[in-house]
Amino acid sequence: MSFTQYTKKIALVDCNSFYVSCETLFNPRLRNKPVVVLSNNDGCIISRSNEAKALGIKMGEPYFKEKDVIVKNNVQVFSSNYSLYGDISRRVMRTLKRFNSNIEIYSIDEAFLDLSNFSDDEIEGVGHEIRNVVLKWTGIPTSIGIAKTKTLSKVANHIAKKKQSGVVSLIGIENIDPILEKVEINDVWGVGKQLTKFYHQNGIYSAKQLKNKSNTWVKKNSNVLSSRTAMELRGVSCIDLETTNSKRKSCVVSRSFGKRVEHFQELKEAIVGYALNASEKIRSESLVTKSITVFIRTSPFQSRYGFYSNSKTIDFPIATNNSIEIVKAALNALENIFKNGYLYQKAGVMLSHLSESTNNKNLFSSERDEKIKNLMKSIDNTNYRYGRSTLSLASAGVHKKWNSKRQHYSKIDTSDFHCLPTIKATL
DNA sequence: TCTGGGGTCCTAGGACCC
DNA sequence: TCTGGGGTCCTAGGACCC
Repeated sequence: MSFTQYTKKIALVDCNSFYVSCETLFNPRLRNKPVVVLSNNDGCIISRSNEAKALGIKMGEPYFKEKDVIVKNNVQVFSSNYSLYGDISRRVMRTLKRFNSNIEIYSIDEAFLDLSNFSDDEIEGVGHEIRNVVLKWTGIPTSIGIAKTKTLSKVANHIAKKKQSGVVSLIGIENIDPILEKVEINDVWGVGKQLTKFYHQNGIYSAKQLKNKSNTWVKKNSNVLSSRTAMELRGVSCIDLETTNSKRKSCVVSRSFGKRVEHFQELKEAIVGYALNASEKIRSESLVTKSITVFIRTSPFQSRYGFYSNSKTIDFPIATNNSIEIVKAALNALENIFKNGYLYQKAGVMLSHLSESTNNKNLFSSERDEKIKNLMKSIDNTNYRYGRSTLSLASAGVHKKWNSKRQHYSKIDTSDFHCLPTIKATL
């Protein structure tokens, strides 16, 4: 005789090889072939199909280092196409919300779901159901791990990735030590390079060993984050689901250049572009910023040309999201740190101390403020309708010789009307 | 030749105050 | 000229995540 059990259950749904899966969706010929997607500027490999993984192509490896293997094995290569991936991601998340609205969208291809409302007996079946529906409605394959805490659901997901079924539940298992024993410490969520080193020095190599280490030891020799991880491995939930979409605290726009930039004028164009971009982003989320940081640097990999990296932060007297004001400050900062004679590889703009913009007028508000607000609104509307940077500032430049490399772009954009596929019929 | 971009959180240490 | 202890707040940098 047993009671129906309703323990706490958290599912981690993770899209398999997400960027590759998105490209494959619109190009079925890629199925079962080795495929990789590159990071911005065609720099590194950031998504691989199973066939590409089997060839030994590593995650995060620079593209040029794997080029031989890629050419030899006829691996299909794509530059990243974030507006496509973003759109597919929204479809996946919308589908997941049907199962439970208590969902934390953790990244572009991952979400935590609270499934405590399902009984222990039916939970694995629910996992399969979710997986099937997502696949059917969006075409994206997923892996699902279910457990009592976020950290354990990550572990379950890690195991699910290697299984044909794609679903692993740790709910109802009395002793999970034999499972945790096979999980290497560096595969535990929250344990990175430095912590791995530290744990190894202390004889901890598996998730099981960390789980069974005393809390006082972990807290004393590491920090609260590590002790939280250990607790979570024990099944004690310490990291809550963040289901409310809280406002972000900072906004960064930065890019590596397609080719090295030497002159102030070109750097200036880039910085103006990034500042405009960032301003538009925070406006779209009704945020204002208190300070801007501009940074520039040369390549850390080519020291023979001399390494230089610097940044400058400027505070605004009153929090703002006015493009013109932000660009002005950005250029001020850039002039402050620019040095002649270096080959710059990357630059960026960061807006921080973001807060919600209120419509309250203050002592310093004026009619001019209202006009600027309206100007920003019409710029945003125009750019939304006719494509980004239809309206820009002259200082953002037109030629942009420094723009990112994007040689393998698939040119598919499900969120852009102009990219609708055309079918040519011959009669 | 060619090495991504965008976040969050914690902590140590400095500045400042009484 | 000697010179304490404790508190808060802020920031830069590190570590982690995808």
